[in-house]
Amino acid sequence: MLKTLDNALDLLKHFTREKPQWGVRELAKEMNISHTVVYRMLATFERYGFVKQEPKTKKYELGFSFLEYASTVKDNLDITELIYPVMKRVAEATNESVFLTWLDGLEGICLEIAESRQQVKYAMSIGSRTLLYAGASNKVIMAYLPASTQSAIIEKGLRPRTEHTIHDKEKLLQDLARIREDGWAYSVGEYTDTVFGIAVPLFSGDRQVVASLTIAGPDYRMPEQKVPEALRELRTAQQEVQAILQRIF
Amino acid sequence: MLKTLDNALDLLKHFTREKPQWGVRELAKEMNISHTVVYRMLATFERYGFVKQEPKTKKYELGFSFLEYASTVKDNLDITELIYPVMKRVAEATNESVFLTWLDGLEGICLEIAESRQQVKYAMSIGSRTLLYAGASNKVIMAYLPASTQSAIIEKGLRPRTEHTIHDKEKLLQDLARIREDGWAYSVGEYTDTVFGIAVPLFSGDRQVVASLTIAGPDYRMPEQKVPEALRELRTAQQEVQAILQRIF
DNA sequence: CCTTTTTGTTTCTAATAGCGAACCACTGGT
DNA sequence: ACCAGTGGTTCGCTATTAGAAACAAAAAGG
Repeated sequence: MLKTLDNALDLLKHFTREKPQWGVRELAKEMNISHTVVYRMLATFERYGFVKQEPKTKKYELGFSFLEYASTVKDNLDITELIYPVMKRVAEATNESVFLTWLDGLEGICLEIAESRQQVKYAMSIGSRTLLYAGASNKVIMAYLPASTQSAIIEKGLRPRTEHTIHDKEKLLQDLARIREDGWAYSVGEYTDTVFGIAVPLFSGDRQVVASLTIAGPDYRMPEQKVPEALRELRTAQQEVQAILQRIF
Repeated sequence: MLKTLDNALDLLKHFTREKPQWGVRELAKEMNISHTVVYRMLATFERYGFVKQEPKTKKYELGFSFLEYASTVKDNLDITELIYPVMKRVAEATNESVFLTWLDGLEGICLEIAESRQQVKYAMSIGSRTLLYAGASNKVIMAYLPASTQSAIIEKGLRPRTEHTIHDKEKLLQDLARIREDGWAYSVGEYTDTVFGIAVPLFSGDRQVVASLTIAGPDYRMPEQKVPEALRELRTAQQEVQAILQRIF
């Protein structure tokens, strides 16, 4: 492990949506290190376009290089390209947005979004990480993970995101067991308030969960009696995507 | 400047669309450094999700963290969000794709794409960098740059991308002068073969070029007599976007 | 099936490269 | 005119890194 690189990558973490701009000394104070070091790291990052300095304020912010790398990442996963058309079709048929959530370690990552015509802005954006114990899109993945992995996730702590998040260990495990029986998940307001989710799992060639496909939107647009129809749509999509996935993995 | 970090960022450059996967020793040979060093860099990157190791092949590839950072980059530039609706409208009116190209140093960067219904795949994807001396979208930016900057771009070399790329210095400067007079640019097959482009410049509050707005597509769909109509559409979009830009910068 | 080669990973020590106090030049507020 | 703040620079001491050699494990080849 390289300490210099480690520090540098740690520095990047401080550039967030909430605080996208940092002065050299300001960031140094935040990180409890010398401003000289911060300056050197930023200067090096800048040569590669990972950060750039606003000429006016002299403050630094993330650079465009991330867009380049992100696009080659998405290219590697040509998955997205193959799956997107299917997602789009479901989005149009149900008039709700469809999400592809990928499993990455003990978290989920939103890899692709097919927006419905009636666009509503979610907290979710491509690349955002999610906790696996809350919300249909995540729980449906967690439900099919080996018990040991489930425990690991639970051990990391079940901090409720909303008042509907299941934060009791036993209740959660029961819920997961039921999801596994049903083969799909339905939740309302667990991850984001007033947002429903209907999700099905996706498996790799060797029967491991790798992702989930989710229909989500404002809860008032999906009363319980409309769920079966949406689920049917999702199920056929699941099979198509599954076929694509088998071919790759 | 930090050498360790410099080396590490240089390493990332080797993960391209064409070669997205690297073994440790393989990459070390390519970079002419010890495989031990490469291993350490990759291991450190992996802790932050910038690369990940495929368990089967043990080879490394770019990780999802880039998606996260890319999304916060795009968030900072809330520009995209404000401009996209306008682009989409033009795309639907003209039935061609619309591109937003941003100026970054001596290069252009494709920041946003509004696809037309009749989707054709381009070499262009969000985040991809372009040379400023070829193609309407780029030349219209270069035309409004100060002469010194233009020279700098020319000095870096005018390597033709297609047989229609202008590679003569004098011819290029003449062309740019004319574009500046007209206030817009039209080109066919300069950047990508058989692809036309109609572009207008976008200025910041202090009258500096910062970007361009472009309609592009297969050349057979845009005979010269159809250009004026497309241009009119683009012009009104230009004014709207300009208004948005003034408000920000 | 055993050998040979090649893989990712670990360990060690010389020597390079990074840290941080003190420094400068500049800006903006008082 | 001042002072407190900024970003950027210098330089010596020291901690960190590079790289040869060794490692286990897994392919490749006979």
